[in-house]
Amino acid sequence: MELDERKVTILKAIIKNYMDTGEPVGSRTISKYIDSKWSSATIRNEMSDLEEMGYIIQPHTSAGRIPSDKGYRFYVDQILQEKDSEVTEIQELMIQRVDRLELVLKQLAKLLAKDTNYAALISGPQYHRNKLKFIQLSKVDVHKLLIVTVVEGNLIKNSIVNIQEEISDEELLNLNILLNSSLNGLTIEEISLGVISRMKEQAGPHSQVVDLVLNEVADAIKVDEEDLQIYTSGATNIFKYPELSDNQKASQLLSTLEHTENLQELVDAVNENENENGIQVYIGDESPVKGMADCSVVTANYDLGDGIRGTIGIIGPKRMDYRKVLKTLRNLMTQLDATFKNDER
Amino acid sequence: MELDERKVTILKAIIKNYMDTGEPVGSRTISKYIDSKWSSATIRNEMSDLEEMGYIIQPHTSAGRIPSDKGYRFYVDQILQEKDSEVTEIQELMIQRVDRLELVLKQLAKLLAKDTNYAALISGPQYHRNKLKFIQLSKVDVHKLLIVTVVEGNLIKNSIVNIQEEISDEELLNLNILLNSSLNGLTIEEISLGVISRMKEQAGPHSQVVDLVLNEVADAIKVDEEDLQIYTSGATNIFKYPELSDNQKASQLLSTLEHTENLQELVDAVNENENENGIQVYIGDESPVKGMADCSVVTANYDLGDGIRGTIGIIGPKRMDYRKVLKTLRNLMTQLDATFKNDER
DNA sequence: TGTTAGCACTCAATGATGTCGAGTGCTAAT
DNA sequence: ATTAGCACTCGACATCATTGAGTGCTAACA
Repeated sequence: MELDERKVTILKAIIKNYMDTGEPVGSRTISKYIDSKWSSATIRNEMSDLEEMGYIIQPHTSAGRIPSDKGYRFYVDQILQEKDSEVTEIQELMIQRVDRLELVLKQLAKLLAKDTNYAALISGPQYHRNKLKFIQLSKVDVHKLLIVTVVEGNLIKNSIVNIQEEISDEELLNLNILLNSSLNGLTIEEISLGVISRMKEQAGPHSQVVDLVLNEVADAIKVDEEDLQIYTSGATNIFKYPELSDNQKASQLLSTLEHTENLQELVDAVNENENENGIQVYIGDESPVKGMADCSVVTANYDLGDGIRGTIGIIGPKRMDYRKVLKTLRNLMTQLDATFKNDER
Repeated sequence: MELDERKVTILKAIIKNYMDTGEPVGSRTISKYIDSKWSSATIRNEMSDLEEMGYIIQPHTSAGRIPSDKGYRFYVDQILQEKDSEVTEIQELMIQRVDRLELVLKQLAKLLAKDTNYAALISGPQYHRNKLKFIQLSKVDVHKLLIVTVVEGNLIKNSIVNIQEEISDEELLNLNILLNSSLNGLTIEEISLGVISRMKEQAGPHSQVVDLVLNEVADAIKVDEEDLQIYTSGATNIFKYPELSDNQKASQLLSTLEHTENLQELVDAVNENENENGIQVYIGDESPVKGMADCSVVTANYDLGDGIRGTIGIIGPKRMDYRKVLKTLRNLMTQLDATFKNDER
């Protein structure tokens, strides 16, 4: 069977109607909806065909039809092809003083959730190519040393360690020079035992401090790799959609959202099969995360240069307003790009 | 009327029973529960009295009784008086390498939620007495300066700023000395215009940098005051308690938990009327946050010295296992104390 | 041949009705 | 003062009929 123009019209009408109401839609409704070009009987016939073709589903005999995953997929693919010429302004997205990426991301998630009325998710940046850029030791106290490390992408880490022996200012200066000249520009993998033992030799009496520093360096960089930050917001929005908010499903979905390890999978999956413009739509079972089979997930990848990349996601009911979500996300991406490219952060 | 011994026994029995089952408890149940010292009829009479006195409530005629807020209050006050001699070990609470307070707090919240099966909340530290301890400027790039500030309590902040003019290593060293000698030991309030203009004079050509630094210092310290970090965990645990998990209530409670500004109120309130051992129990309407009228909230204040203080909270149904929660919290406090006092962080 | 009107059929949702049982309050007996 | 007994209440639950939205099929029509 062929998906002729009339079938497409009807399919679209069904999907749009269902998006509004969340209720199965019947033939008469559609007949009225499309200015009665065709009677309900005709629609019925077409709907029967559409069901056979797998685009719509009947929850039970004598109920209207609702779109199937395949139906949504068709609809979304159509939207994805549209060029969005008009750029809606999301003025609120003006990002204030960007000093701490974390804060911005959290606010962004909040904003997205509020804007779309769905749940939003945003992963903190993953840093690839982790080259060490700068190290600084400072004496904060007689027995306390402050270690500051800057990694490519201007990611800063610091920690305070206790030391036994005292170090003079001069010695500290030398150590700083030694550390920077030996380590700068290297990734963790490149900091080999050879490099280390050479440094220790040169550090002389303070080789113990070198050990401490290396620990902290390795630790600082590692931490951010293994437990990626993921922020969610607007999780409770799901209560706005009856088909998601029965106790069973709500509980499952919310707990999926609460445990970041699940979202981690999502972010990973998104990163793997990236498509051209970085935006991806998962409908129902297509989602890489199990607990979201009843939802749709729209994801986008942001890239702020310097190897700072992350993922943004919107999670809502299958009947989510794809057009709006896609537009919002596209918009956000451009804004992010603009802001961060200018700022040079 | 007097709360005689028998009434107390019966009241306790009702509360305990209700805690287990979550269902209204009737006179016969109680009669069996207390080894049939009294018949159900007697119990009925006493229950009638207890209801009149306001300790228990009948949801509807011909249902059993459930404890009222006043009833819970009585029960909790009794527990609060108990000395807890035996110290249960919560081995899992061993805190691993404590490098980032944030992470520890998050994990702590998770642990609490898992342990108690209620929702847990933990506020990041509020820093009182914000004395500046140490400043360090470093050149990361030709036009990029890294500013690291350490505040009393070893709270570290950093940021990277762009500068126009170039600064030589020597000038930077002098600036560092100037900044530290002028600012160390001062609070924000003490950094007056006088101090500032004097510094600028001495900084000579680089007075502009001084401005930048001051901005960052002020900003860094301010940020943590106005938007306090609050972590929650186990919010979905509330679905385990039918009396909280109907759609209406669950939605409200979850959204209250999601919006930190609400929790902020809680933390503030807790800080205001602190009682002797720092642990407090809010039952139902007693809670300072509106959205929690159907729950009980148990809070504790932690104090890690150096002016680092915060709040921990457990949120659960009114019939929560108060004894367990109180024990867990008390335990946690001692552990925190021990860990941080030793580590000197 | 494609479209439409009409009709019988299905089935979830709704509401009325009846039964059951847990629980109470009261009274009279102990 | 305590208890046994009894009538009464009321939510929970099951049953049943009703309703109405929706379908599929067939026959008539353009």
